[in-house]
Amino acid sequence: MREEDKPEIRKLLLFRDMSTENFDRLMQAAYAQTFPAQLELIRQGEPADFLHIMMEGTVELFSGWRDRETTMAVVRPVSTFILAACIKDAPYLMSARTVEKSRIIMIPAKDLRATFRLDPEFAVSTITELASCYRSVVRHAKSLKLRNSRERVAAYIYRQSSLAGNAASFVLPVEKRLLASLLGMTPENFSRAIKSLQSDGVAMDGMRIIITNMKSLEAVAGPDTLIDGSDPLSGFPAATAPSI
Amino acid sequence: MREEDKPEIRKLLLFRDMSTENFDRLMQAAYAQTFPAQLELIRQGEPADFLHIMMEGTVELFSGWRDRETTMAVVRPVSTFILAACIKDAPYLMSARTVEKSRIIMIPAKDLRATFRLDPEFAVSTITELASCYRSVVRHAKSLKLRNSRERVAAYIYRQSSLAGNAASFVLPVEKRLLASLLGMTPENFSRAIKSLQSDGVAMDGMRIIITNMKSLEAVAGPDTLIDGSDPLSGFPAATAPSI
DNA sequence: CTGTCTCGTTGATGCAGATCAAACCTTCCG
DNA sequence: CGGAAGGTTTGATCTGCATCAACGAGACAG
Repeated sequence: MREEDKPEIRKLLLFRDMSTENFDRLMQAAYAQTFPAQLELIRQGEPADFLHIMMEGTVELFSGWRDRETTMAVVRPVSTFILAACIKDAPYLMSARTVEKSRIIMIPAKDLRATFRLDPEFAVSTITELASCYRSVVRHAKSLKLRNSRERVAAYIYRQSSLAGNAASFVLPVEKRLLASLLGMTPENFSRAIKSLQSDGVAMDGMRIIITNMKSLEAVAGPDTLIDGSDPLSGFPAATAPSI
Repeated sequence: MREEDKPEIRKLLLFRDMSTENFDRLMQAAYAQTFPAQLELIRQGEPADFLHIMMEGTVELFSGWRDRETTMAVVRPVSTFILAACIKDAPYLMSARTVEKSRIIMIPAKDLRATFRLDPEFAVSTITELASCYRSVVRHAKSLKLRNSRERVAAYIYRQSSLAGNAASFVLPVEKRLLASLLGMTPENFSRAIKSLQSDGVAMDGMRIIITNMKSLEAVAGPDTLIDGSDPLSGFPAATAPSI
């Protein structure tokens, strides 16, 4: 891995508080790799051998059952993914594939487990990180169970705008079909949902969303910090959080 | 709290490995309380002040948005709940109410946080517990997104049977409307789903489920350890896990 | 420039599941 | 006992969303 990656990783909440000695040893065991787009990095069910750190690019976490597939999360730099499986030394519950060319650093799970037994600060950071991940999935599940698809789309748009500093306009960070899957609907339905939101202050031009009436959108979205909020996941302030 | 509770709690994975000294101190700060049925113990959005430990009874974790409500989990003895909110010192994402009269032990969140900073073994246990909780919610979300309601009901029945040692018959542990909400459907739809499973080896008599054709049920349920499995959540072997 | 490919949109149709309403059944309590 | 209250089931109806099919628009290679 590159030497200039280390300070970036060190900034992550997960690695910020551990001793320099332990951090360096962990980094020594790690290695970086660059993957092309559409490559399956992880297959659900396989043993979890590595903690992954996104340095550049985009990765989709998804799950399959029978012939169906759904997006569980989209990961952007700089953040880690599939921490829990590594900790439990259990099979991955989700698969991962690159959405675009991505550079990823991989840390052997056993080094990780050894380190939080050695370094109490790292243990505390791991606890905090896991609690955040847990709460993030709970929010996802709440959104799915409590809102219909139109409301989920509205809430998504409202949230993205908030994250961009209440911007009246922003560009969707990933393909619409991927967003649709993340939000638990078909691409067709996503398309129709946005169209139906025209009457509630949302316009679209290609990948760009334009909010023409924030109050109206807010009324549909019904934003709720207990669903749409985010605990700081990776040590970034909320305004720059890498969430999709 | 009762003296005889302590060994029960000590058996939990979360508390098993910590030092006796720290365990005793934590227990000293704790207190037990008995609540009647249908009492709201926790309201979502409020600050998380206590880790709760179920000793007797049943508690429903649920969430609301606007005028809607959904069950997120059902907790049975002996296990802890809302660990993550306590750790993050953040607002509860879920509410909790007793389903029946319940005895619950409450540990101040700040003592908890202080303890895993002091006791590395407790920190490691907390990490493992949180990772399990995380994976449990991921499974819940996967089931919701990947299966239709008939399949979720079938998978639920198949799983309960497995947990009871592949029993051909078992009694539903909670009200049907609660189960329906947990499985993400209306009570009416739950009722119809079971009825439609008659042709696939499921019969019902009041609260008792009778599996008349395990192979057939299995074919519908499509059980998958990456959705229906459970990492040991509370240190009980899978066969006696307190899951609902 | 022109075919090909993938993504996105639109329309038509079908179905799963919600909603509404009523009957039934149990539990509980005066 | 009797009657109220809540849970469950059933039927009728409605609708949100999926599915299927077709078409348009960029992106890209030849």
